[in-house]
Amino acid sequence: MEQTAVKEIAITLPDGAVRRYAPGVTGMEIAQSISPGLAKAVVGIHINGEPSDLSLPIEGDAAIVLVKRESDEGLEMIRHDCAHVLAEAVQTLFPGTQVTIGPTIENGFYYDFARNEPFSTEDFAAIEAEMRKIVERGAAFEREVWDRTEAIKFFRDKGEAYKAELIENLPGTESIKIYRQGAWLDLCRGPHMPTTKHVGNAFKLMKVAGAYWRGDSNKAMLTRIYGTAWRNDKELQAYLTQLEEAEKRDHRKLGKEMALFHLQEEAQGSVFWHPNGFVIYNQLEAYIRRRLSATDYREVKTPQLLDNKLWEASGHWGKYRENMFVVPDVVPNTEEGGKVFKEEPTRFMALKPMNCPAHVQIFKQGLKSYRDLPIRMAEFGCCHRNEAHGALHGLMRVRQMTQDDAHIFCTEDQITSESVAFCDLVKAVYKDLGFEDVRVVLALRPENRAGSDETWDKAEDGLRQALTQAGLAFTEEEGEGAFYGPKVEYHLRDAIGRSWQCGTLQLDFVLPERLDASYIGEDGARHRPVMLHRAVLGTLERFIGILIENYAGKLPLWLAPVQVVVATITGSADEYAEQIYNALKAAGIRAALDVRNEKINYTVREHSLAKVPNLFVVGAREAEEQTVAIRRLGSQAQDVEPLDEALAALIAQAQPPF
RNA sequence: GCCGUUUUAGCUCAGGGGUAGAGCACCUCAUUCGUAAUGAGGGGGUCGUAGGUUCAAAUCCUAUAAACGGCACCA
Repeated sequence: MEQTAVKEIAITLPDGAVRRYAPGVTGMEIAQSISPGLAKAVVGIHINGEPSDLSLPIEGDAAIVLVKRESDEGLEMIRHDCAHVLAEAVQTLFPGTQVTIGPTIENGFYYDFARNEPFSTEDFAAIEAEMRKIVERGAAFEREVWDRTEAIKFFRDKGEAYKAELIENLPGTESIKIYRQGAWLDLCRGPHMPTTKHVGNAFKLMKVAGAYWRGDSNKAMLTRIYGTAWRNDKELQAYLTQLEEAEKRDHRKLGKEMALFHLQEEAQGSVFWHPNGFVIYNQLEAYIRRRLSATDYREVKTPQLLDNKLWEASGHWGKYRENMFVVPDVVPNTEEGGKVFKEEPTRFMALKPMNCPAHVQIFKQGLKSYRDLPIRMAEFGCCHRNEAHGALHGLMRVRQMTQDDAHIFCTEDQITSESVAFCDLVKAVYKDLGFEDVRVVLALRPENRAGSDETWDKAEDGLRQALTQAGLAFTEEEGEGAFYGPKVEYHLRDAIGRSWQCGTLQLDFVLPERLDASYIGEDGARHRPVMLHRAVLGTLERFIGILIENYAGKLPLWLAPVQVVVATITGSADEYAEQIYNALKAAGIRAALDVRNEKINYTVREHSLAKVPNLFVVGAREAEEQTVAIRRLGSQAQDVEPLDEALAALIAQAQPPF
């Protein structure tokens, strides 16, 4: 065997095959050596588990995974690179614009720019055209490592203050990587695809929005451009179609079409429930009431207006005053045209923003023994919060909301069992209501917090254990808990994928202390109870909004505002139809009678569009035979059944799940 | 609250200095019909609000409100 000076390195592929190459071989060269087709398809590489560039020389033995453009990771790279292309296009067309950051997000990417004159969607056509030029040009992404001080100076001199700040804040251990694409360059961690051409054509700019630098409302407002990018045009079109479809499910749109509710200027953020919508509201409330009753909650009702002193004691006045509706406890001036109040009000009441302080007042009536615990106190509490104008959003974010709230007063030893019971309850309820895809977050101790580390350990473990026992997959988020205790959040998604917090479970060691709640323990001494704040739906408003979008308005029968319409084909069947209608009403079914002189096509269309789940159509034949022709929403089929059977079946189907 | 966009009939939208339009809905009449729009006729808007420019403003300018999309916030 001839000894050569050239050493070889061993490259292990995912299937375990080992290939030998000269040191300094690149990922792209490896791909080429395997097959030209692969070299074409590949856009990235993992070297010993680390995502990297195909152009990076590999000097020693390594295990590699080649990333194809068609893979999910490839798609991520397309989006990331597309953000760079966007930034180059913007700086080409709008000199003087500073670049900041441009990450990938679900379905796309965005890039934040600093410019005195903000962009408008009217600029999109020009920017997209420039982007296509850049992609067409196909400049290679070239990676360079720069000296930190030089990099800072470079960007400062260039007038890129934000980039310079980013570099200054990078940890000292991290090298400063620069990626060039032709004449343009950007600070970036990478990795990137081989060239801008790999981005392809399946991208589209979607919207502009303001966004604060570093997400801090005290810092400058930047202009953010959102884009979407896909592997091919078919995927892009599918995504755009899906967005259009999602818009049709928007609860605000359906709420109008189905006459469920409305909102108006004079009561912004507060819902006018119409008869149809209030059926859903009431059904949902009744369902939760049955669930609560079965799990030993007792329902209460507490005042809407409470003296400011109580809010001061609870701590809400200090922390949340700007979001509270405060009512001066003074008789207004009765003179025309004068000031609202003759004298400066000195006493204030506030509309309750939450129910807990009121519940503590009930707890505090009379002496409580450890034998009384846990006390589970529920209220469909109507709360008011003066939410920022920009935060309001249909039913999802309102100023007047009704929570399916409850507080559990218990001992520390009862935390885990109560939490487990609650998690089970949430799981059962969400399943009944059609939600399988729930995002569960365990929010852990924040920097500023009350209570000892020991207490927090216990509380966090209690919640963790509860979630595990309930069989819920969850993620933990450091520092996201409330100052008074950790919390579990249940998030549901709306039609276009926005996530909203619905259910919650929060441990609280502070409020019982502040409001001086106590019980007598086994030892005869006073002890502080722990409070568990919990809501299953969160607020009825938001939950109904999510429900509407989840079902696209086609609510399950037990929640449908109108469960069945009895419609006639000719006037000769009117009497029979009325008889059916009366029977349905008597059985507690929400029925409507339609004996208008209209063609049956018209009638079917109208009620189908109104998303009525069942149509009982009757004509002379049905009247004669004592049958009904059933047409169910979403089906063209006509199911002729004897009246008795149809009635019994509908009554059975209309039963709530609990 | 911040950035951008929007606001015309009950709803969805067109019209961009010369005095307001469509479709659907509504009302009236005719039609009594077998499973997603029967026909004809009619009524309806001081163009978000308040100022300004102009011979003339829905249209141009300024302010303001709300809604929408994000950001920040969400006890």
